[in-house]
Order: sequence, then C-alpha cells, then structure tokens
Amino acid sequence: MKYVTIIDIARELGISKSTVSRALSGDTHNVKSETMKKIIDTAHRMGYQRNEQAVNLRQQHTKTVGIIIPDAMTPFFMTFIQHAQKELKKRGYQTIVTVANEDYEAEYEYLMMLTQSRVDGILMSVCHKDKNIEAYQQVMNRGIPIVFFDRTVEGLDASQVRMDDEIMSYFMVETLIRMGKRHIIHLAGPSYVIPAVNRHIGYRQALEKFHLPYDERYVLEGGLKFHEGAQAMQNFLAQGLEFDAVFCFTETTMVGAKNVLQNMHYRIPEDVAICTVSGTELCTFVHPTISAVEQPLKQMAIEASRLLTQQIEDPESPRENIVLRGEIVLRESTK
Amino acid sequence: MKYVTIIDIARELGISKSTVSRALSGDTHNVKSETMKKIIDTAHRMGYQRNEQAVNLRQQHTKTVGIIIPDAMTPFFMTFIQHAQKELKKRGYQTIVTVANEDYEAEYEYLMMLTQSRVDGILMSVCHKDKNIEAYQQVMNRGIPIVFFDRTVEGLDASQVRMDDEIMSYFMVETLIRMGKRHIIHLAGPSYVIPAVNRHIGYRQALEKFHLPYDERYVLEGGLKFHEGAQAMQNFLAQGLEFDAVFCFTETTMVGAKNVLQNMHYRIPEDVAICTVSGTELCTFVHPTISAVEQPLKQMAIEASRLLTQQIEDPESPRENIVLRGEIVLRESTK
DNA sequence: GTGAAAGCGCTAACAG
DNA sequence: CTGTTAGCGCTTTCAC
Repeated sequence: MKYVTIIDIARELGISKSTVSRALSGDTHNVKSETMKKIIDTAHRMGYQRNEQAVNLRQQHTKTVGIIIPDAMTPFFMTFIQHAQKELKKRGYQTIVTVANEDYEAEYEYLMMLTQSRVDGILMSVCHKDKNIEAYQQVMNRGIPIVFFDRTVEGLDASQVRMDDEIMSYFMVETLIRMGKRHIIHLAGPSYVIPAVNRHIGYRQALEKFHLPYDERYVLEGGLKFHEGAQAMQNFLAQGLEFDAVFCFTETTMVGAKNVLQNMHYRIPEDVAICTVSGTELCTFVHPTISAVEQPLKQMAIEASRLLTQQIEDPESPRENIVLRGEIVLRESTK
Repeated sequence: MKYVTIIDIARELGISKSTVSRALSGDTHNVKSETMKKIIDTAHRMGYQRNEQAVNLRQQHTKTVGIIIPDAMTPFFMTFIQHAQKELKKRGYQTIVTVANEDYEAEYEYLMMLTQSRVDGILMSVCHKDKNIEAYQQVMNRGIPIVFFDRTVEGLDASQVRMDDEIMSYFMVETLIRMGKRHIIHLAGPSYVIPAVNRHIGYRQALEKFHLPYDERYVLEGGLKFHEGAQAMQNFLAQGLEFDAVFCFTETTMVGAKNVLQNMHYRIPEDVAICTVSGTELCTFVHPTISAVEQPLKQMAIEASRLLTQQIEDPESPRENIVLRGEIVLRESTK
C-alpha cells in the first residue's frame, strides 16, 4: 500500500488508534510522554504522513483558500500570490490558485470549482466589476468568505483591499509634468475595472492642477492585454498628434505600447517617458522608464490574507475596507 | 449548513442514499430513468455539489496533480503552467502549483507537502540536478509518478520532456553570427542545471563551426536571478573587452543584464544584440531584440501532462524521454 | 431497480 | 492516560 495510516502504527504498537491520533496531533496533555515518544518514533520510522483529506472530511474544513486572479502574464499578480501564499501558509492554510485570463465566464467556472473543492475562503481580483456579482453574493451567503483585492467590486458586504489608485495615479502624472512633459497620453483601462476608472480620475486631476488641458484624444482605451495596448498605441500614432509621455493603466498594456514605440524608433525615455503604477521587481528591471510603488503590493497580500483567515475563523468578524497608500518610488530617473 | 449532501436529497425524496449516489454518478444502468430524473432535478434545485474530499477518501485517489516550478517571475514557467492546467483539466485532474524560487530546500518541502496532500502525480522542473535525487526516487518508489520537464535530471527511471537545448542554442548563436556579430558573450546558467550546460555546448559548437575563437572571458556565470545576471554583466563590463552580442541562458538573467546595458547607454540591438532561447508572448513584446521558439513550450506542457496521467492510470506504462525540437522563430529582426 | 451495511483515515465525545 | 464508539460524505458490494 502507498501510505501508512494511524491504524498501521497502532497495530504495530498494539495500542488503539485514538492514542496514536492524539499523540500525532501533539496532545501532550492526554498521552503519557513515554507512549508519545514511542508513537512519534515509529510513525517516523514507518514514514507516516497524515491524510489531510480524512482530517478535512472529519473536521469539516479544508484549511485551503482559493485565489482567483485575472491575469498571470504580468508579474503584478504573481508577486501578490507569492506573498499571499507565504502569509497564508504561516496561518495554516494551503492555497489553490486559478487564472481567469480576463474572462469573466472562466472566472465563474473557477469560482464554482473552488466551492466544489470546499475551500474555506476565497481571495479574488475580479475580471469585471458587475458580471459575476450575484455569484459572489451566493457563495458568501453559503458562508464562504471572499476578500477582494486590487480589482474590487461595489455594493457587496465583503472585505476589500486596494491601493489608493486615484492618488497614486495623480502623483505619477504630477511627476511626469514636473519632468517637463506636456502631452501625456493616458492608456486607460476598461471602465468595468474599478482601479482603471480611479486612475483615470487621478490623471485628470493632475492635469487640472497644473492647468494643462484635458484632451480626449489623449485618452485611449488601452484594454488589458498586450495586443490591445499595442493596438491603441498604434491608433494614437495614426492621428499624428504630438506627445512626450504615456501613462498606462497596467503593466501588460504598457509593454504592448512600449513595443510599438520602440519599433517606431522612439527613444525611451528621452523622446517619450512611459510608466505605470504597479511596481514589482521584474517591472523595475524590464522597463527603462519610471515605474512605481513596490511595497503596497506585499502589504496588500498580507492584509487580504489576514482579513480572509480572520473571517474564516470568526464569521462574525467585521468587514474591512482597506486602502493602501504606498509611496511613489521612482525606479529609474530619466535624468 | 453550508452544503447539501446526498443524504439530504435522499431524505427529501424518501429514498436511500445509495440510489442517489448512483444516479448522481450517472449510473443509468442501475437506476430507473424516472427516479434518475427526479434525483437530478432536486439535486439541482437544492444546489447540491458533490464533496470531492469524501469521494477521494473513498476512492483512494485525489484526481489532482502537483506542479513544482523553480521560478514564477519569468513568464516561461507561468506559460507552461497555464497550458498544463488546461490539458490536465481536460483529463479530469486538478492542479496545485508551488514555486520553489530556485531553492532546492524549499523544493523538498513542497515535494513533501504535495505527497502529504496525496496528489496522484507530480510534474516538476528541478532547482538542482542532484540535490534532491533520492527524495524524487523515494516518492516514485511509493508509487507516485513524477514527470520532469525542462530542467530535467539524470539516472532516474522517470519520463522526461525537454527541449533540444543544444541545437536550439546552436541555431541561436549561428543567427547572431550571421547577423555579423563577432564577440558574443554567453551569460551561462549554473552547471547544476542541465539545460544550462547543454546551451553552453551549443554556443561553443556554433563558434567552432564559424571558426570563431572560444574565449573563456566571454563566458560568464550568470546565475538564475535578475541581480545575478546584472552582476555578471557588470563584471564583464569592468574587464573592458569588446563585445557586440549577449546570448543568455534564461529570460530572468537576460532582463538583468539588459538593464545594466541600458543604464550604460548601450543601444539595443544596434550596439549589442541580446537574446535567449525561450519564447513566450511577454518575452516577445518586452525585448526589442531577438528571442525564440514559442511553440515547444505548449507542446512540452501537453506531452508532460499526457505522460503523467498515463502513468497515474497505468503504473506499468512505459517511461518516455521526449526531446522537443521547435523551430527557431526570430521575433524581431534587428535589420 | 433499490436498500442496508461496510468502510476510506481520521477526530472527538464518552467511558473507564 | 487510554480504549470504544460514532460519524464526516461518499461509493460499493451484497442482498432482496
């Protein structure tokens, strides 16, 4: 047989499986230290590994949380996941991560899959702020807590953790302006993504503060994928308008846009600065341009994990709405 | 209660849970189509979701495979995972992925964790070709199949899937030479990583074929992480040697090296071409330089998944050693 | 065609 | 301190 069970080791020692179970779960209070030792030893010798499935079934939980992210090509969410996994592990939870790939129908499927796997709770960043709202509500009604992060939703009684996109976006654009940029494109994200609309607001406010005109021709629908970002950039170029900076909603579309620019032999960042608010190690290294804020990402993962486990362990614990306000850190000066 | 069970629906209908079970698992042969329909309907109405945990415990498998990768910052492995997940799902398996982060001790921990979770099999790309060999052997001995991909190992009776690194590396360097490059650095990977040594061989062979000298000063230990690649590049620069191309073992170190080059105002690719063999969408977009081979990555994921599930379902199925030979596809000409 | 009963590996009362 | 018993949700003989 593949695995040794507590019965095997009980038989080996001629004692009952209850005692073995107690010993193996570290119940020093109810088992003599002598038998304790004996049990631990033979368990070790026989290569015992407790069957989590059985424990879960018995205890009516799985000690695992599901994570749903919209995208995995970009280091942003991957970094989040690594931090979250670490934090969750520390709190005694396994994780199972799924990638919806910006498709809310796939997201729905994964949500169902996760509840079917009886995860104790879910951490998610949504593809679309409206489309699956009732589904989220339903799983929450069944007593499975969901904590939303980054790409949050509205009108749900759930904990959420996000960045202060508006202000960070504002600072970022302000930085560009102070660098002397005057014609700043905004490669915006879709309006069904909350951080995207907030960043757009921040962009607009910065322009206003410096009395720069807000020109709709400089606001592009940049989508969420590489090719969408590239396409949008290309469309803009076709207009023949003057520009000296591009402020992007996300790393993904930024990379797409940058690629187009490079192919057209624009020098970056001399001719045009290109940036986003996100900040991961890879981002820093990849883009010879200004990037931003590393720290809140880790913090976001930690807070979200904390909130979720808290709510799993005490369903009555209050919902929180955390807005992180990391400092803008310019990763590379453009002299 | 959170979930409805077959007992609930049996009670609702005043029948036995056995019948419900049979109906729900589609046993048309042993349950009257009339009751069948009735059961399916109420199951649906009550929002029944079968408890996989219980099924697994009963059937002595989990229908999940573990995946261990060394790195998640780079799109390479993430892309692999997406393809593998898709293929595995098609074959009825869930996946649980863990990232060792180039640390073979963490890798060991995850391996243990996965067997403890009773995964039916494991897909892995190792951190170190030797360090955990006995551990791999042990889990295989317990009847849990492992299929190695990309970063393979030697001397184990396991199926493996990898690229023909030698020949692809050879082609890549040949391409650089045909472009007129004469002083090609090789930012090599560590010797405890099999593809790294193979790529080094390919590099050397290409130089030989074109009667270019093999100079050890042009072969750098580039490590596996961003900062290691950057450091190596910096060290090389300090030597003051002439160079016009860099052939990197991996995306990660390539990005690090490229960053250094850019900071020093080298024009890429005019002054120096920089490339690697890997090929993912992000890679393509990010690097204004030559990259390569997209297709084998997907193929690798599919083959590895096939091999693994095959071996799970029939432990006696023969081991295979697949070497993929994708075409070199230049993603961007450097004119 | 359907039901009763056993059991997957484990924990948790409840007795001693 | 230790053993006995029941049961988590499900599948699978074995009867009827």
